[in-house]
Amino acid sequence: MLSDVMEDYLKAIYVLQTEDGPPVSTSSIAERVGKTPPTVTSMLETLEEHGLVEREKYKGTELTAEGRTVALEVLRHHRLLEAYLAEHLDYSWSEVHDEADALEHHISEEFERRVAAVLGDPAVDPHGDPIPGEDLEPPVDDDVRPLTEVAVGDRAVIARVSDRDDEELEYLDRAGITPGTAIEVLDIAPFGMVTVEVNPEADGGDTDTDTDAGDVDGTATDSDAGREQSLPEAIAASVRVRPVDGATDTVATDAGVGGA
Amino acid sequence: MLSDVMEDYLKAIYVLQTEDGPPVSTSSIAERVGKTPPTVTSMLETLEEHGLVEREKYKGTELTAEGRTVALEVLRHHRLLEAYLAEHLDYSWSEVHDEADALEHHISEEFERRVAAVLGDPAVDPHGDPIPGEDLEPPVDDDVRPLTEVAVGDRAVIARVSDRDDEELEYLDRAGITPGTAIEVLDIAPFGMVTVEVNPEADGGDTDTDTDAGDVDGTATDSDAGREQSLPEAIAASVRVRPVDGATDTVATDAGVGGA
DNA sequence: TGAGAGAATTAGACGAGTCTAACGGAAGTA
DNA sequence: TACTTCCGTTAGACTCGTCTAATTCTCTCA
Repeated sequence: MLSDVMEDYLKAIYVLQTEDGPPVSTSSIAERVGKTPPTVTSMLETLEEHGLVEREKYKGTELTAEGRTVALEVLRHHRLLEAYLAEHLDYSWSEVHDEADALEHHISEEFERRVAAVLGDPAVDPHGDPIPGEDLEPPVDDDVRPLTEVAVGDRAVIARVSDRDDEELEYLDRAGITPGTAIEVLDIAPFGMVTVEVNPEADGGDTDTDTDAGDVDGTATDSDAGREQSLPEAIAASVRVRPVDGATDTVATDAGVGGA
Repeated sequence: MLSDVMEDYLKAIYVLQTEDGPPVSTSSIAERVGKTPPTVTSMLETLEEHGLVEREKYKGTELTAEGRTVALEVLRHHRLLEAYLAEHLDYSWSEVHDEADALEHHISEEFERRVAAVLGDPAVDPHGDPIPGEDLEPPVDDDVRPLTEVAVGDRAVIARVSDRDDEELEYLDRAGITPGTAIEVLDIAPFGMVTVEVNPEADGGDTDTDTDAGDVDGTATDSDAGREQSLPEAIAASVRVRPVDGATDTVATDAGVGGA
């Protein structure tokens, strides 16, 4: 009923608005969906006519309640598919994104239900992104921040990684940086290079949180204990972590809810 | 690269040309894809420009080798998906068609390979339709004929049922007429009503053939032995059977390879 | 052989989604 | 306040896939 294209725009707006707060700019949408700004303007008019977004000309756009519901439905499809592909078709978590993008608009509600059922209604996908529930309420997600905003010496658990850049994902995978992994920040150098210890001796807190990703492909295990990894700023900024109890509360900017 | 729409036309032409032989008429394609004849004409021009069909104006259309390969690829996707949905997501064989139709254009080659692998490279889908191999050579399928063309008293095994009409499929499902089931034709009445015995005492031949569907949902089992079922002509004509050794060779018209 | 029926094609329009080029508004800076 | 720059919107065109209405072709049958 709504076209795939419309759904893609709504999904993009939802993610942008979760990351940076509403309203979102035409150009940021354009960049995310890979279209030109005039194209986006014209699509936003269409979406507005359908009651899915509200716009203030030259200012920005935000989703209506209805638009958000549609976006969450698509996101639920996407993330359930990612989880399913990783769990049942032997995909690694760095491979699932494109396949899920292609399928998310075309699965039925029945398919969604059955996939959710065989997965046991998972709370997060393999990248650590929260999967919206069947009620399509926006998932809340406190206390998650970019790795770049953790203080040196603090411990944290990887909450999620971006799902949009294959190379970056491969890099993180090799480094053992996967959702659910415990880390300690050893150093933050000039220009933002972050050095972490992967799986420091387990005394700093609980490695498994309530929204654990389930160690989908088994790449990083306790045998990685104590490895040191240095991450360029660009990559560290896209890694979200959940501080372990007792960690210093640092910079309190927007905590962000990246990924798609 | 080719659009979904083009793939749908090619698939339709393939099936029609398998059923009735080339060339296929514009109006039969129109009926199958649910579009008007002028729309079909214009799409056929496009497909011809792409080297996927050959046409003789006012006469008919047939696939080129390249067009056939594309059609077989789509058909392989469709039927693998049907098999997968039935086997791993608990769909009944009467439910899988629409879901497979929606997904067949959007799965990657990687997905195709993985699905085929976990299924163990099945030869047929849950409706009994042959699944083209990875080589995309046209599956050959001798000795299969409509149920209406079996002589009274002969035994046969259900080879396949149409996958396109939900009501009809439910009817057959309830009647225990599923791919792999043995039957004996008891009577063919005026107006084509066919009466069969489902699972006659097993001495007439092998119930499992080389291309067995694998009894996907377990609906019809040997406990149905001896049930009599009468099928209206319209339904019986869409059920394809493979005669059991020793059966009379009857009408030798086109044997057909229905389904999608 | 010619008329009529039925099928296919041509003609022309339209909506969706996209683009480039040109214009206009918003916001900071001199 | 006026300039400048960046961003967003408007204008206008294009492609794709579709439709309806009108035309043309093919084939059969008298």
